[in-house]
Amino acid sequence: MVIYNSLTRKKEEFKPIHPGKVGIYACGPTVYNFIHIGNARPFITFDVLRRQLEREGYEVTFVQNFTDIDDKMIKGANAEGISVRELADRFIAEYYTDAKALGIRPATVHPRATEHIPEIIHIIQRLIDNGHAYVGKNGDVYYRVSAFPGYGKLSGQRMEDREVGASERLDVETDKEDPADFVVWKAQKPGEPAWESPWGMGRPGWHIECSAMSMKYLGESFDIHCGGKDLLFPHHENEIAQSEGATGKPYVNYWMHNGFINVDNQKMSKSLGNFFTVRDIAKEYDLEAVRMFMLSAHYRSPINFSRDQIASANASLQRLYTARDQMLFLQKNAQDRPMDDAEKALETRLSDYEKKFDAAMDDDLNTADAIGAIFEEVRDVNSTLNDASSRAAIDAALRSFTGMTDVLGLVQKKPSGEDDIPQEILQMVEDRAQARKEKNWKKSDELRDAIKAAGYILEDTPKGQKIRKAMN
RNA sequence: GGUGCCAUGGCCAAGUGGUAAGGCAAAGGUCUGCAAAACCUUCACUCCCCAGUUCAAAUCUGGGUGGCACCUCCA
Repeated sequence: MVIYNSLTRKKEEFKPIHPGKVGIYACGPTVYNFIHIGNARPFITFDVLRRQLEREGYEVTFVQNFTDIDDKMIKGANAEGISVRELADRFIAEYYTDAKALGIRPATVHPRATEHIPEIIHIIQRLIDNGHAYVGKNGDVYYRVSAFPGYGKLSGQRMEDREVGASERLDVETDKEDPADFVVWKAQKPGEPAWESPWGMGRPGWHIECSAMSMKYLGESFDIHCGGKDLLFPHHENEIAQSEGATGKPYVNYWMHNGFINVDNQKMSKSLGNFFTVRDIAKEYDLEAVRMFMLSAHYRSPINFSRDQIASANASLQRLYTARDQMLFLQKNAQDRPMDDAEKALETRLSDYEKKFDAAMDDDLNTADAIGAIFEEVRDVNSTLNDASSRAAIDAALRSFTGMTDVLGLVQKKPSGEDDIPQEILQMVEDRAQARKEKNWKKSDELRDAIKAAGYILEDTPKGQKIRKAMN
């Protein structure tokens, strides 16, 4: 697998530290609110990365944290008059709800920052001991950027070129040795949650959490670290500084960063107020359409969000569902005989589509190209298979199709069997069949419209009428 | 000021030297009682502009124009 590595700024062949195993750390949400669809992009992207690596036979340890203590958490908890812990618990639960609907599998481990305070303190102590951090007068602990020569290697930011902006001015109150130094431990302020530490009561800085939790579960050096592009600086740069400053070992071999989701070509962000939560979109669309939308472009490109785009993605998804359901339907009535020549030719083509798919996925997760291969296969299968096809051919097509869609986490809903259809709808279908037999077209049309209005789609198939639930 | 990214048909989008995937939308057709689905056909002699390199460029180089992001919490 080839991965574009933000650290080296080029595509590289992926080589795991431990043969056959991959350790991945993905920066997770700060759980002070519902996730918005911009948050959803990395979760979906790197869920696909994990699935593809597993398809290639790797044993993947996937760690995604919850940031459950920081300024936003404290502010949010105060606003609602609940504890930080309660706020965190609530939105962690909401995260899982949204993630499931988006087809995102739970990580191997979902560590919470507040449950790793000892690990965080341990790293800070190591940094202080070896001169990479120092304690300020009021009990804040700062990272000493000047003591880490590699600072800036990820972001390409040289300290002297940085814009002298708000942050420096705001920092005049602190007792940092250098404006570039950043806080790894914040001394407690009145009313804030705090933990005991060798430097007094306080709480961890944001960057140190990820260093501590990633190394705890993946080791001091691990394979892949991912997150949104905006985390490159300062978050990931600081993680490298902290981790390598503490251990003296390379922290991460491959850094992957996804591009943004824009609205009207502008970054979606809470501060601009132009964001959509996943929960909002779920009211209008099946969230699998959101997943389709995200995967229809390369993960590093910016994409523009709009309802039209989601609707378009939903329409393409429907094509895949229809294709799958048709294959399942044919499978039930398939002929038990060996494949004929035309079917053998199809089998060869199936394997070609899969090769194209895998090559695309292998090339830095080119999901857009990979999806193209699936659609090519769908058209081929639709025009080749029919109710006279052999079971072997239908099975092969279905296997090939689901093999690819499973990697993308698409077309994951079970086919709507008759079990899922309410009895009254089934009765209407039956009544309609009867009406048609009696040539009672008026009644037939009325029933057809009623079925449609109830959210179900009637389809003619080679074997008769079929009913299924409409997706949207 | 520093750093980086992008510009492909009505919309989205892949394609990084060999003659423009795929999806959505649209139009015509086959099938069909109507519809739905499916299939067939049509839909970029052209990839922001200009110059250059090359037998060959959407793809490389230089210049220009336009757009975006990071350098501050942010996926």
